[in-house]
Amino acid sequence: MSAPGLDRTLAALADPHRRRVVDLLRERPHRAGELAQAARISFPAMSRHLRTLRKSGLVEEDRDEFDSRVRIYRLRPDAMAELKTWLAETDALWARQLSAFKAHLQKTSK
Amino acid sequence: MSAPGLDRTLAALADPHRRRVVDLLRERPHRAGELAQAARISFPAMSRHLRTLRKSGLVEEDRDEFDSRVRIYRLRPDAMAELKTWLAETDALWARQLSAFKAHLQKTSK
DNA sequence: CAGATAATTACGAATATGGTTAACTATTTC
DNA sequence: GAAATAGTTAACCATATTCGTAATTATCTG
Repeated sequence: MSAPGLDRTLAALADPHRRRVVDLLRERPHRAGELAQAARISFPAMSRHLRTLRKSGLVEEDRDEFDSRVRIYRLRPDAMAELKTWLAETDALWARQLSAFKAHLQKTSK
Repeated sequence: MSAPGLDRTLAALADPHRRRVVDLLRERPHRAGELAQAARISFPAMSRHLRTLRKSGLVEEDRDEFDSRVRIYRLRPDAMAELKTWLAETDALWARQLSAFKAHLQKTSK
C-alpha cells in the first residue's frame, strides 16, 4: 500500500541541503566538490547527501572523461515522475470531492 | 534562497504515516480518531503528526458542528501549489538543458 | 615512484524524530 | 454533577540523521 520509491524521493527532497543540490543540478551537471562548496558543508557531508540522492534515484553519477577522479553529478530526467503522478492523483481526487460537495449543495438547497 | 514553505511541505510528506494521512484525506475529510486507527498508531502519535501537517499548511482542522469534541481534518485545496510550481520549474530547466545539449551535438558534429 | 588532488568511507558526538503510556482539557450524556 | 468520550499535551525512551575530523582509495602529475 505504501510506495517505497515515493517515500525515498520525498525523504531525499526533504533535506534543505539536498534540495539545494537538486536546484543546482537542474541548471547543469556539477562536480561533487562544487556542490560541497556551494552548499557550504564539508566534502564528506556532501558525499553522503549525494549517496542518498543517488539511492533515491534523483541523481546519477559518472566520471569526468578526462580526469576520472572527479565525479559529475546530474539530475535524472525521469527523477520525479512518481511524485508528479501522485500529485496529479491528488488533484483528481480533490476535484471529485469538490464536485461531490457541489452536488450536496444542490440537494440541500432544494 | 531556500523556501521555508516548500521545506515544510516536503518534510511533512516525507513521513510514511503522514503521507498515509494525506492519502486518506484526499478521499474525504476524516476525524482525528479515524486517522489514528487507519494508520495503526496511537492517538497521541497521530495527534502530533496532524500538528506537523497543520503547521506545514497541508491540512486544516475544524470541529464537528454537532459534537465539538471531534475534530475534522481536511486537505487544504492549495496545499501543494508551491511544490507543483517547483516541479514545473524543474521540468522547464531540464528542457532547457536538453536543448542546450542538442545544440552542442549540432556544433560538435560539424 | 613520490607527492598532490578528488572524493569516499570510518568513527564518535550532537540533535532531531517518532513511539508509547500517563496525565490533562474540553465537551457531551445521563 | 458524575461518568464517559475525543483529543491533546507531558514525560520519557529508542532510533535515526547529520555533522565534522581523520583515515583511506583512486587517479593524475612531475
